[in-house]
Amino acid sequence: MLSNQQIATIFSNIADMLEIMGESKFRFLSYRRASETISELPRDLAAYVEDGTLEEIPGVGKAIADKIRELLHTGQLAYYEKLKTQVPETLVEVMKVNGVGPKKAKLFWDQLGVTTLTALQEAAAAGKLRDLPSMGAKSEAKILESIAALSRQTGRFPIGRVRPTAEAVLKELMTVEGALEGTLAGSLRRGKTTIGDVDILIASESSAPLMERFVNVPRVARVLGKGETKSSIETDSGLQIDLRVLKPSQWGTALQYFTGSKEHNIRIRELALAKGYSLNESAFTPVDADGSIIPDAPKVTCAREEEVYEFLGLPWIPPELREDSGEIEAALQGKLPNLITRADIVADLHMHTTWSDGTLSIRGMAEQAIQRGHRYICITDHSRSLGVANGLSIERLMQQHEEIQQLNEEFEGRITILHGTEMDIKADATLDFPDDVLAQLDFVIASLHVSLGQPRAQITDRLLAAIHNPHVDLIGHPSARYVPDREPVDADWDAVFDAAAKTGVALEINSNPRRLDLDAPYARRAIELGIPLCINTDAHSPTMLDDLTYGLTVARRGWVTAQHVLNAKPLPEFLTWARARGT
DNA sequence: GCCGTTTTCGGCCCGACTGTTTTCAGTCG
Repeated sequence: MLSNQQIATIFSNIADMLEIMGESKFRFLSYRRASETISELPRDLAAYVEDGTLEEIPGVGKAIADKIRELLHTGQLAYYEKLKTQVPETLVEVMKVNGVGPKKAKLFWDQLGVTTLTALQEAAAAGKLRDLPSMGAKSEAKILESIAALSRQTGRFPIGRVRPTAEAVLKELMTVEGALEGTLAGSLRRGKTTIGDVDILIASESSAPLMERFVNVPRVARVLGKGETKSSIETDSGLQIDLRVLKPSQWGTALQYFTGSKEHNIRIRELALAKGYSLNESAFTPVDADGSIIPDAPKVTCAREEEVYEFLGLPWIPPELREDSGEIEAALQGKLPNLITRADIVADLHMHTTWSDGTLSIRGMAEQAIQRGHRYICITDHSRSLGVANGLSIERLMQQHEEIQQLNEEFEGRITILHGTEMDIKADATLDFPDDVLAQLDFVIASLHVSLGQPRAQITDRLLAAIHNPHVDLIGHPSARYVPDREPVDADWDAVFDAAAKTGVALEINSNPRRLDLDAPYARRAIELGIPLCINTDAHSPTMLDDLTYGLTVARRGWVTAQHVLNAKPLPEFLTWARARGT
């Protein structure tokens, strides 16, 4: 059975191949849109086929739905196979080279027979590209450099690696004389899990000093472009950063525009057109019925982003929601969710100490949690079978219980320490502690750590076994993925979520930037099914307690509000919930 | 190829930068 990701890749390839063939742009854009939507879906495509809701997925009409069904049933697509006889599929890779689009790819193929990245590299190295029409020595050198850059990096970067770098660059630029206002925009502002490149916006009346400083910040490996309003650099780790400098009077429209997403902005501009305005990054411009600019009609500029939405009759939409996944409709109906914030979080229910593989004592973690404003925490060290992490035997677990009781007396209510465990769901689907031990704990997390490559049926059985145990309160990092280097486990998520909804077991949004698990589309599906969530840090050291911000970002992208989240509840309310379980 | 409080046909967002031109096409976001 093909995965959503595999099918998304096929549609993306089809889009690229149609574009190379010079097909109508609306046709190939449809495939690209479908590809993007499919790769973000929280359920397997097969589940939509079963429900008969395939064509309710935005961007999936009859033709693409038919192709999805064919792919799921036969594992192949006749249309795609036929296309491959007309355009070499490997040209899709060639198009990934910076500066090479569909036209150039076709040019190299037609004129030189180049169909692969390697062939392109050889042709460029041999100086064969420079004599082609509209090419020159400069373009040839740029292509060679881009191919080298491609092999250095692996595509998108995890947000946890990008955000600190981006914030440092922004901070440095804001020290330049004349920098009035500055922010990170693009996918970073929207909080995506992985970031393709960084967009920095700065409002200033004079751009030259900013551009000059920008191309000389530390760790610049290459300057990709330098203009009056936009410059681009690549850092030594292969991350691209774009800086745009704009007039303060246009700050609102520009911030809205460069925050994206592209899909959200297309909808916003359609709304503007319906009101008789063309919208770009600098203003609303009055246009007539066929879209031509009306001469001498006054433009509307927005210094604040809220004004852009206000002008269209919308409330301000939080950046995390701007993916054209229902937020425009919700805004029009006044039904935007009141997204969870840091201020709503009063507890952290997943952390480790020196009892297992953490770096700090229980007392130390509690003090750190107090500094961060938490009212209660739960100590959840690993269980006995996880030897590599110094997992606790039943005896040590009981000793830990005593230490926690003593500490609670000592802290005199400044914080409440609950006793829990992060218990392994073992490879044979049994749990690492017996029920009578679990019954003595305040809070039980069950997690997958081993045998993650098992087939779908086994992984699903393990998750279901944990969910159906009455003492288990939370499934920790449910998919066990690492961003970007370990795929999620293969499970029947429909079955897992249904079971969680029926039993009332909570699911975790793990804030560790390597995990971010559940991811946002799954979190959104969880709350739609009424499944409680927990946003935890899984901290193994005090600084990791600050990763909460990443988990909150995921939650906000998943439309999560405070009422969906267990660790946003006051302690008595949380205890009522926890004690109602396990019976 | 998708989609519909104008539409089942005829629409489908916008501009900067680059390198090659000698006024613009291609690429990118």
